[in-house]
Amino acid sequence: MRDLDIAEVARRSGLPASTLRFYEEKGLIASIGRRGLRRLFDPDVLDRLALIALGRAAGFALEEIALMFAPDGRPRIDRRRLAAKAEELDRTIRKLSAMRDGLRHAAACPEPSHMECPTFRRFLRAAASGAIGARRKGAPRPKLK
Amino acid sequence: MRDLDIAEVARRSGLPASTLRFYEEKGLIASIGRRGLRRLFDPDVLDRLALIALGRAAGFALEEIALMFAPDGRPRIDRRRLAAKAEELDRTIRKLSAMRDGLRHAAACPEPSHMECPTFRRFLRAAASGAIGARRKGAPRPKLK
DNA sequence: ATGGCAGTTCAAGTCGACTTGAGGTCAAGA
DNA sequence: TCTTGACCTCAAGTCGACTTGAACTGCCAT
Repeated sequence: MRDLDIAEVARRSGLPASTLRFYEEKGLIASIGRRGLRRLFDPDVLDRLALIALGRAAGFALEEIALMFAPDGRPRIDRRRLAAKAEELDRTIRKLSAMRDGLRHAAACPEPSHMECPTFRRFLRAAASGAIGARRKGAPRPKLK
Repeated sequence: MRDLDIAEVARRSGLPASTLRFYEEKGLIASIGRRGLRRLFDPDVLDRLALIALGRAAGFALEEIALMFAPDGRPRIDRRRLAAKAEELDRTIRKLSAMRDGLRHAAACPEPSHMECPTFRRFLRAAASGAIGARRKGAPRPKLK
């Protein structure tokens, strides 16, 4: 039998067992049975976890990712959704690029106080007006550890 | 008297009064006095809020931002910190760009199933190996409403 | 002087993605 | 057979940045 126990899936996916249980509870993955109390997983679950990781990295919420699987378990990926997310990412990238440039300038700026630097003050006004705007949620990482 | 009440600060900054109270509690801003129970703010608070907005947009946590003000209230911005954040943003931008390109490809990909697309599968493996990695926390927005 | 309402305090709730803890089960090795 | 320790369940906790609700206060206009 090529079934994996949770520790094996954890090892191969890099995810803690608690996360795997959590994902199962959320319907993102499924175990194919039990040996005693213990979950057994089909090796396919690793592909699925990779897909989930990809989705997370792209900024999809778990709930959104769940919708990307057909009831039969095969990926059912909506191309428009992907394109929309790509657009969203692109907007985020633009904002972050602007911020990065602003930060770099502020870091290099020779003025004694940032408040005296016209460029910095322009950024300030932009931030105040919401033109830059805070980033949206993205996909927060659990921990680095 | 040119002092502002909380509603006025809210109006001019675009932040809800609850947030202003929260920021005060956190030591990010200070009211200059009270009229009865009601806070009065110096108009300077608006600059400070702009600075806070800028910091948030750049991905600093409130706690980090608090450290960027000297006890006298003047900004005390550490250039190395800014440069480091710029680097961090740059790394984030690279990852997001890779994701965006991956998404765009997946959206345009003619394969019947994404699993049959070699490019998609390369992304999958990259995600699984952690080469892409989820985004770190940034500055989550409260709501759009 | 009185009523309304903007303002106040403090505690608790929210959201997402997990983690942690307590207490229980059970398969396999000594 | 007995012990051990990986695995189990279920509830609760965590983190950050706020928001919300209940109960209260007091300035200003009528």
